[in-house]
Amino acid sequence: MIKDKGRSILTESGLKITPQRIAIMEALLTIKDHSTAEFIKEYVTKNNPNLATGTIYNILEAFCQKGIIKKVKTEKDIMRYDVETKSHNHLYCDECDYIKNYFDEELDRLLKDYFSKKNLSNFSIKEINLQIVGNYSPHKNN
Amino acid sequence: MIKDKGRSILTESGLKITPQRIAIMEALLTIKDHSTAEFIKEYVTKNNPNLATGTIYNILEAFCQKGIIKKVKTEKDIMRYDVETKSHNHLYCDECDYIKNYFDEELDRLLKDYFSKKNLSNFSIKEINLQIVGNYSPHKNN
DNA sequence: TCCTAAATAAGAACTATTCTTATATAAGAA
DNA sequence: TTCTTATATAAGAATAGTTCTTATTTAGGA
Ligand SMILES: [Mn+2]
Ligand SMILES: [Mn+2]
Ligand SMILES: [Zn+2]
Ligand SMILES: [Zn+2]
Repeated sequence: MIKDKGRSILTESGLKITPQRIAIMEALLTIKDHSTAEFIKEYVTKNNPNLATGTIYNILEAFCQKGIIKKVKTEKDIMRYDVETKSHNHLYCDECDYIKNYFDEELDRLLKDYFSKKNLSNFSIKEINLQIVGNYSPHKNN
Repeated sequence: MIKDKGRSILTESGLKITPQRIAIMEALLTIKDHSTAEFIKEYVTKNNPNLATGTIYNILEAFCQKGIIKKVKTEKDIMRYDVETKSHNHLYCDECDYIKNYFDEELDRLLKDYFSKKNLSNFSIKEINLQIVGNYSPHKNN
């Protein structure tokens, strides 16, 4: 059950287990996609009508700190949150706000090898984000 | 002279030549780095104290439309503007807000070849942004 | 059960950016 | 050159996603 999965992720993280955190964890795991705080709020307030907006941001920030989720920048000024933990990059559609996951180990290896070979002076790489911007034909909301 | 260069870029673009646009063009070419609207405002209001904030955003947007400059996303919610037209990627320092240009034709070719080989279904690539996040030792402001 | 550091609710505050509207002006036409 | 008008600008209000403040609640250890 998805609620149990969320709860165990919380336990492993060492965060206090609260109804609000369980609800948001459940929302993230159910929605899967790159949710906005606003969308998560709509989802969780069905069952938790008093869950405050600030609490949602606090909790999402706490999850990020623990590495449970990651922030994803968008073209607009809206933060999105990614619950996918496997290494991947993103296809950004420039006609709508849809962001599709792009998994490819070959690409990951290619970049990793490239930069270990290059050895940038005075810069230690922690993360490489590849944004593939273009047009994704079968939109989500068609 | 840098003002003449700015003026000729404006002429080529087909935009009306106004003192405000010349001033911002000059600021962009002088500052070079990935300026914020705020920083550009500080720069231009030395000589043009009445230049309105909204005008700066309007003009920067117009320059983007014409392809004179490009928007660069940052970790914070502040837009930055890039006057560098040669193809390049960015090194993001996660300790400060410094963004360094990274030019490498080999990398560009590598990615171009990779994606033309892959041929993503239902997605036409317009642009690939590689964000290299890490720690850049000799900070600008040390 | 009790205690307390941590979490939450509610809503005000913040801030980069956008919008509105009256005024000014660049640049083509006459 | 002067006239014309579509376009650009100044000033400041409005917006919106996010953060902050503070009183209250609560999870989880003692
Ligand atoms: Mn993702
Ligand atoms: Mn750049
Ligand atoms: Zn789309
Ligand atoms: Zn730095």
